[in-house]
Amino acid sequence: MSKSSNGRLPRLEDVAELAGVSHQTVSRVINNHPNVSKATREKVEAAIAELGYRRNTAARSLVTRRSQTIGVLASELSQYGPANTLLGVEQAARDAGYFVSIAALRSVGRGAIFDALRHFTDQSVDGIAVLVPHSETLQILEEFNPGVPVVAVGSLGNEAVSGAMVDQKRGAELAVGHLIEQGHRTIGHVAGPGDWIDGALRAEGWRAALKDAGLPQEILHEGDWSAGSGYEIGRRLAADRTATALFVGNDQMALGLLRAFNEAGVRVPDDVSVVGFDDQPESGYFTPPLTTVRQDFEELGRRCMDIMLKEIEAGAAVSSTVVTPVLVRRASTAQPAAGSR
Amino acid sequence: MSKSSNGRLPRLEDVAELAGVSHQTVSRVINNHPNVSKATREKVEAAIAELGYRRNTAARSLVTRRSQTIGVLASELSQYGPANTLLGVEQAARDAGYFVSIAALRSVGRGAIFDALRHFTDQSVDGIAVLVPHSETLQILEEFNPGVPVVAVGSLGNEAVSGAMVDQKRGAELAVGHLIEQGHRTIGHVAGPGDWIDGALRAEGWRAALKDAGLPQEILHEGDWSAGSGYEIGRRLAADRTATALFVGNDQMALGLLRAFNEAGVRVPDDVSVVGFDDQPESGYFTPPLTTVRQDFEELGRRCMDIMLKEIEAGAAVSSTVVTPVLVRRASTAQPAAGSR
DNA sequence: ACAACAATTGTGAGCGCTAACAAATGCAAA
DNA sequence: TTTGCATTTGTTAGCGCTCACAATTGTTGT
Repeated sequence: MSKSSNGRLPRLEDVAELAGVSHQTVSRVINNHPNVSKATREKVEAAIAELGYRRNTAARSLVTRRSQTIGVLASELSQYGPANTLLGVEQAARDAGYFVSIAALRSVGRGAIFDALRHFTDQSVDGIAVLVPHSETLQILEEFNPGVPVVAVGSLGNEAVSGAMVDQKRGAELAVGHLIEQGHRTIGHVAGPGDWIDGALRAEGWRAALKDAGLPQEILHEGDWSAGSGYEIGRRLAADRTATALFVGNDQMALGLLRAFNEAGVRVPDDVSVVGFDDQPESGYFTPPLTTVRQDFEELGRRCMDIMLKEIEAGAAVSSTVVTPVLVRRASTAQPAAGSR
Repeated sequence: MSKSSNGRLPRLEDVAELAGVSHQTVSRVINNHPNVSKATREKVEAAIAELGYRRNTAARSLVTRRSQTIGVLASELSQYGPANTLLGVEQAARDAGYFVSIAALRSVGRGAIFDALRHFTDQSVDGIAVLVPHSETLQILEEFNPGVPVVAVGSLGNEAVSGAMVDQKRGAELAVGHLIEQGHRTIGHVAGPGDWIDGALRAEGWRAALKDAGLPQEILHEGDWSAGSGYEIGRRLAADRTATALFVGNDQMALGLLRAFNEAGVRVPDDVSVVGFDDQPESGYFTPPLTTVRQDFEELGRRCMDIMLKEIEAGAAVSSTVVTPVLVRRASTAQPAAGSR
């Protein structure tokens, strides 16, 4: 940080003096106003470089009431999905020249969400991305009008709030469709928590796909996304072998399931087929390598920022975008054994 | 956001008017200055509540040159370690009443790091946490004096920069010591990239532990932390079975290794023992469940903020802290088969 | 040449807050 | 009462920037 001779950081006035122009002209240069002559602009730029001038963001946002900052409200950041979505949003925001302020929620509730949103409005953020994958989030967001664009990532949004999401139902249909194609007729689901949007939507997609195919939709277990919960459910499933195939809500629970089956001597895919969801980088190295549904979280983040920027810069209306997931076939699925129903 | 009747957000002056005091008295109340009478304080607080007043952070930080914000400079956020350290730092910062601004580096280099640091000084952050696990980082940080405390997470720091790290060498010794105890005499290492601090330190710890025990330190392969690289190395290792045990730089590479061994018919732990590093939540559900070294990333984040806050608030000197890792014994290690050397 | 207009540059005010100082008040001791 | 001192409150200035407007310059057509 270069200091001017008087020990202070240089400000607009100092640059103006050195360049022999008014402070306002300097302001025009740094804000790329069109009506500045080339000669003046060069003089000013030289002075800026010489002094190592940097604009004071506090002063700027005091008067403009904007801060070139996007607030990201996130929860469950230790999970693969939210963490990578954050990454995607952050990258897209920086590419667009915005800073990112983050607030991680420890618990999801009206109070905590309001606090975080207020914190963002205090900072005069230009937009807010909400990465809170719980169903009640959207409702809560509706009640709070921060005066800047809000994009709810992982939901479709509504009239007041934009949305960016992966088509979870489509993903579930992809997974279940694949199993049906293989010849499976009894396909269970290991769901994520019902109060997560994704969890609910995947379960819905599973149910719909089975219904369309005229198959029963009885076998449903709810986990908490963790490998541990997948393991517990896997033990129960190993004991009650009604299903010949399982669609699991995420790859981590699938890993737990695989572990439980392995311990119980249930072979995958010979005895039971398993499909996961997410396609984490490790999923191809499970035993056996996991067939799963890939969601592109970075793309999701980029789309979120696309929408946000359009709202911020072009004053576009609230809208939404959907990212399509893709089935990744690996070794955890196969045709059901001839003997099974 | 409640607006005053004139359509503007309320400011200090509005509160002062309503409470019948001067704006400075209101300022004293919101900053908890001691010399305010109880009666006045209550009047002011009532006015604040009535108007829904919120302090303008831009105005405040314009004059104070502080922003109640911690900048977190991070890279490799898609990795388990950095992501969870970020989480730890964020939580500790919020607990202490600080906001968190984040900059994710796409590539690690002097230019990118300087840009990010300048961005933080532009924002008048009160402190900077650096989560960039590459060896050259510390050097680069030395050259840039942002004028606020800097804590390099994942390194020991130096005279200019504080550090908070997990004792990687100790962790490596824990892992290797465990294998030696089991009776292994030929212990290989699958290292992370040499330009990562952690990767280098773990390799060093592995070498030191073997040297102390008078054992050879020849078998060393370098991966890139990914399960894929672990798999590739695992295939080579399955073909050349010199080592009876492997210490692997992280759990993901260990997963790849396990997969390769499984495919090649090498049994773990019967034929080869494997120890990982990190203890990710999934590691207990690998096939077989992985013996590994646990690092507590959230604790790391907390310690980082402890140091930072002491520097910010008490003007404490640059210092450093070390978190001790713990060995988690599971099923991937056993005594070497009787026949092996 | 001049007026008419566009392009460029400058001036003054004020965003909302805190720091430094000044003034007013309360209360105990002389 | 009066002085002296601590406690509480008020006043003024200014942080560094952008906005709205005013003033100046350059350019063109007649």
